[in-house]
Amino acid sequence: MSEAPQRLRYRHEFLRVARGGKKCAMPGLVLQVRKQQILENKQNQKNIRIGFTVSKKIGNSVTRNRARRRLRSVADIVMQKSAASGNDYVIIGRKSTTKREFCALVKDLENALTMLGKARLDGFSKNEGHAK
RNA sequence: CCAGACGGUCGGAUGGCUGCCCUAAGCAUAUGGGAAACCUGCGGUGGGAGGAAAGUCCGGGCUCCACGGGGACACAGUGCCGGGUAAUACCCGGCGAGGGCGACCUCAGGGAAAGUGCCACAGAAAGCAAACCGCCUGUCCUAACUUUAUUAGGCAGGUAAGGGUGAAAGGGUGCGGUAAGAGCGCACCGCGCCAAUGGCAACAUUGACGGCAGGGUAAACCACACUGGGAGCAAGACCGAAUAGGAGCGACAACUUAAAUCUAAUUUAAAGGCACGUCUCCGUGCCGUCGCUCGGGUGGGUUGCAUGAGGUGCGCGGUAACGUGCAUCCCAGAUGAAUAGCCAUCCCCUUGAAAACAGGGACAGAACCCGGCUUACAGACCGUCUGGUAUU
RNA sequence: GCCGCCGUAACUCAGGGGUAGAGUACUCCCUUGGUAAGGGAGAAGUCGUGAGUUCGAAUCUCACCGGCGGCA
Repeated sequence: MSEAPQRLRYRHEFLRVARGGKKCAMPGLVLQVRKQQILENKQNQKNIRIGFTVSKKIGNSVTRNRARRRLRSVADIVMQKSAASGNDYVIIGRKSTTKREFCALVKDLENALTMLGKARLDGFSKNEGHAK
């Protein structure tokens, strides 16, 4: 269990992911992905990093805490097997996060990952095309 | 049984599996991250949100700064009395005023006779009282009238009963009295003042006197009494890249006056400005630009950081708040921030005649720590008391 | 976490105890061949919410609600 994912901690990291990454909205959550910076070490690049964002629009601090905990347990289940290494992920809570069933949240995250995986491949091919 | 008042307790319960945060004994001082400081391993004992954790409205502990010395002023807060407390604007017990049939509740509840201000509109008059409509008197004048009487108007007075305005019009009710009236007199009530008694006191009771003076507003200024230095754990301490800023040295530029030197530059003194709430007396510190050197220090890490005005039980003192003695317990410490997911049984609520099924579980998340206040809150339980109804 | 500031017409703001105002915007009329500008008239307000003080509160006091800013 030593491969517990690192957490994003600072505002600029979140802003970097939100600005330059891909985004996918599902009924229970919103997922953002961006590849990590190349300046980091190789060992660091193996890890995936996850951040959670639950804004004040969702509710008071109790409901915000609850939403973040559910998102974290969902990420614990899903990310280890199906997340691509070397990426930064940001999961954003929505108003339905506290009410939605847990299995549905898991499926939401899996679907978002597959969608963004395809999107990322497409983006890479496009970038290469531009480079050429 | 119904309706209600007050006080207190709880804030869904139990179990299983997979995970999270802190942590004791023990094992390793190796690996990894980092520039460094420092963090990190294995292991798993024990523990893991609240009555309001909230609002940040008060009071403290703790930390740093000012802590030069006064004096005057200012600012802010509190305001019946006594007690409790580390302290309070909190709590307890009394007193007074108001509300309720009652249990009981509410009260920024001192001074308006130190002074100043304000009281719009309406109204005659809104503050050393006054006289609009009225009422009354006249041996005054005019008119009606033969005269008296009477009536109307004017003039000169008296009056504060009645009307009207207003939130408020300078005691209230009744009787006497009078030309009409009036504390003018009397009784009761209110008010003021004096004395006695009771009480630590606020105050209460009684008696005598006064003869109504002193409208309201101090959550208007204010006077009186008391209290208060400022900031806050993003306080502070320690370890530590770069940059900016600081100190020393050198160079340059500017300057109000005086003295020293022929001038410049420099030095000294005074003056000026800024800082310590303001002023004053003294006292202290500082006063532009560029280059070099030095120690310090932000982002980062460690600490502050959880044994405390602590909880629980019993006894004693006290009407109570509370104090005190003994025993016992250790009970969250994160820093993008720890309680989640699934399952089972029970409890409660909703839909419903009932069962089953289904859905749901109030308000709400510690961030240095305590004592209060205020605000939010589904429901459940306990105790004391009041009013009504019924029965005995 | 701590410390401050502000809520008044659709918008920007005055008013700091006595009938709540200004500018822009809106509606109607005049002017013009028509529009703009200009002139005239009008409508639009729980003064953030609730208590209290006062005869009387947008104003004074207290408690809430909402918004904004500062401190590493």
